[in-house]
Amino acid sequence: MQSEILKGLSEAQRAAVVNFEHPSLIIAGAGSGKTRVLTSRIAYMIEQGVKPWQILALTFTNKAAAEMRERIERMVGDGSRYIRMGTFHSVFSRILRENAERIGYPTSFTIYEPNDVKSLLKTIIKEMQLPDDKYKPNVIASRISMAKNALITPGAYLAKTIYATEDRQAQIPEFGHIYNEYCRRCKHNGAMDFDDLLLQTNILLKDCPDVLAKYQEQFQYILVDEYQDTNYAQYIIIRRLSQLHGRVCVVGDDAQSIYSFRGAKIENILSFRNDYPAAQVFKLEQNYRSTRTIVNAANSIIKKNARQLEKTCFSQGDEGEKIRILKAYTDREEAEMVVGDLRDKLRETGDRWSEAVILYRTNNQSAVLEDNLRRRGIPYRIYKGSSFYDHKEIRDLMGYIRLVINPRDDEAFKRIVNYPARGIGDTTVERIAQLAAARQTSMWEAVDQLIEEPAEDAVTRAIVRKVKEFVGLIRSLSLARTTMGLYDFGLEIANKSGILPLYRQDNSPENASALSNIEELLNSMQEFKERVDAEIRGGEREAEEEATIEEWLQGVMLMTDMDSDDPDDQNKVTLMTVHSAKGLEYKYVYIVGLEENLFPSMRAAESAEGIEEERRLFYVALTRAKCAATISYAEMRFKWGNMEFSRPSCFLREMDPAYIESEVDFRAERQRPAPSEEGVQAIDELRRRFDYRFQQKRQEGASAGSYGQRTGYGSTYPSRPSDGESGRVQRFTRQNDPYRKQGSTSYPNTRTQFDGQVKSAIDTLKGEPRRLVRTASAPTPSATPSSCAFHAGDRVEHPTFGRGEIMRIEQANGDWKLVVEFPNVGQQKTLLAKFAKLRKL
DNA sequence: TATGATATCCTTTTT
DNA sequence: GGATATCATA
Repeated sequence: MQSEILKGLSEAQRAAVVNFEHPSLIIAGAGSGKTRVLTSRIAYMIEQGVKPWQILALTFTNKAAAEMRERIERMVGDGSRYIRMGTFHSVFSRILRENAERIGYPTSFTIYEPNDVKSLLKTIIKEMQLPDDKYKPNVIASRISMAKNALITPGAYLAKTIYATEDRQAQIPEFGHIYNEYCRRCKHNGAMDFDDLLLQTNILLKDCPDVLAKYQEQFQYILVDEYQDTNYAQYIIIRRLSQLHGRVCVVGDDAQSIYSFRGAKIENILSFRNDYPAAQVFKLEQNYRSTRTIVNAANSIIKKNARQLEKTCFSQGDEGEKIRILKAYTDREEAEMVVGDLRDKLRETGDRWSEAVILYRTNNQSAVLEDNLRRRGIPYRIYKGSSFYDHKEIRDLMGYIRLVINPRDDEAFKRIVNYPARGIGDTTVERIAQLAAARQTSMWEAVDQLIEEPAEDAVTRAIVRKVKEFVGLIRSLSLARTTMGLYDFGLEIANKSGILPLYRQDNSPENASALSNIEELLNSMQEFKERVDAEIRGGEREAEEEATIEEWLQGVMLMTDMDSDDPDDQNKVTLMTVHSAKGLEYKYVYIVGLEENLFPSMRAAESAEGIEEERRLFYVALTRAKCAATISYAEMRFKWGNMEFSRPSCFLREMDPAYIESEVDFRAERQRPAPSEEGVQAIDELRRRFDYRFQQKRQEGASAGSYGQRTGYGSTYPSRPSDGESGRVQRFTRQNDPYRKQGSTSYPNTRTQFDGQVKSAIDTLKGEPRRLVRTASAPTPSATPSSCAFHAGDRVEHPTFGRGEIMRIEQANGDWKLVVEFPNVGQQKTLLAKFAKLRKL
């Protein structure tokens, strides 16, 4: 009799499900039913007699893990609970906790979130007296992360000269020592960062053969979802665990590998067959999601990539409509067009708002779209992968909990010792830190010693009293932990710490949201306790393994906002980055900002691999669409407060024209020269005039209530003309409007006029740029790009850096970059001619 | 020690 | 432009 599980599966899917005794590579094209195959495979294994606890299933998100568990439970029932299934980080943090002492960590180790990492790095950089303009915590943190993901320990790092060379070139020669000190401190504080959860797991499995053997024995079957996104550390963990039996099943799509910037190695999936020569390969090539047009168009793009696994994705669905390409003059107009089109589309089809998504490359593109949606009264939601601890109140509360669990957690200590304010100022904290450093102890222990010491003067006595109060507070919370239930304990902390009272003081909207976050945090404690109690009743847990705050904290640290689906978000248009869209599907997909230097991004354009990854990203975006995809680009857009020209993305040209319907010729524009200084200035000028005019109108119209609500453009166009004389940026006011003084009458005062001017400006630029410059050039004579007032070798004086010599001059972005050496400062500075107040000597 | 002014950063970000 | 961090100041 055939298993129920196999019913309704295609030939290819079924093969991938039933052959579970060998290493398997399941190449799952977009929309090919990947999750279904993976869950069916696990369910089938259980049905065939594999014990659930012998199965290890790893995912990248909690959400994916939860969804899989749910689906498996529907197929095989309760047994699914015993499957070890979760994210890499959560599964291995649990294993680490069970074995922490073997690698020199306390069982109660806490997890440093990115803020703690940054803060600790800042401290170290300061202590080592390194210049913080070169040693940026973010840069250092990401380099450390890369090293850990590549399993390069500080020792190994310092031993290799190649890294030292790299660091010298990057002007961070001390990086290796920072890395070393960082790791030492983390360990000393009994803390691991996210990357440690993988690195330390590797160390554990390498250094403790008995532990490795135990888990090798336990996990007879290992399944990995989204294998194309695994990094080296994850790859090695999988190799180690599967070394004996080799029963590894990886599922993924190399065409959707988009996380290399976080250390993911597409090579892992590309060379799986070399790593596991006995591997069977299953290809899921039929797309059940999208129209033929979408799938074929996506194929036509991805085939430009050199490195990929061979496969032919196809759809047997409708042909569907062609992909449309919209062109706008500005980012604002792009939003207008896209949202307008989206609204028309849904009106026409009668579909709900939630069937549509707008995808962009970078988060800051969402602002204009939001603006437009809001104005039209269209419900939308922005899907942003923020962490729980992105909320300050959560971070603070967690600080208390962390310190109680692990008093060595210095980052937690620093965060809460004076929050809410209790008169323990920076100098006191600094002193505690120094005491701790001198005695090689944690700050918590140092504080103990501080209050033992006799206080000489009144000021010290007052401080000691305050510190004593704090110590008493933490001690009493520590005691409460042993006597109270999980939820009560959480509430006790929220109250006694003063955080809850703080937010209860008044009911501003921000406070209300903070309170609801705190409430959510406390609720999650209760939920956790109930779940564990149920497990004890069900016999999955021993009675003495009650829910502990450690266990709860561990889970919550690895949680993101995205994991909880908000029911309020029904029937809304979704806005998100392409990255966040992976794995999701929508009937109507809008992809905006298909421009060079945006999508593909500027950084990516520097390397062939970079472009390939962007191409995969575009592939991901396109294949989210079930029915129709619309792509847009703008000729210019705001970037960092400046208007910048852009050219249509090369990806538009790469798409097979057979699947495109477009009224604009995005191909011909390849010929247009790169935006010139003149062009940028001219547009800036127009923009400014328009903006000024608009402000005036709004001021007048505010009382009359007659200001263009319907189109409502221009409210946030920047008005930031730079004054060539002083080099200072000034706010634009009636008084200093140069055009007012000149008696100019050509303010555009409607959107149409404005766009008309912009259009003619662009057309003029294409033909003869010079004329426009003369008519509309800004009054900044110093910014003439063809010549620079300074020359290499000139001696100059700077108001803060003193005297120096110009070493180099480079043309840059409408100005001149001067590399100047200042002997007084002892280093080179790169200055912009327009802004630096340099005086020729 | 709280607050307003100024410097600084700015792709993507599953944990 | 804009959010956030750091700084100066009373």
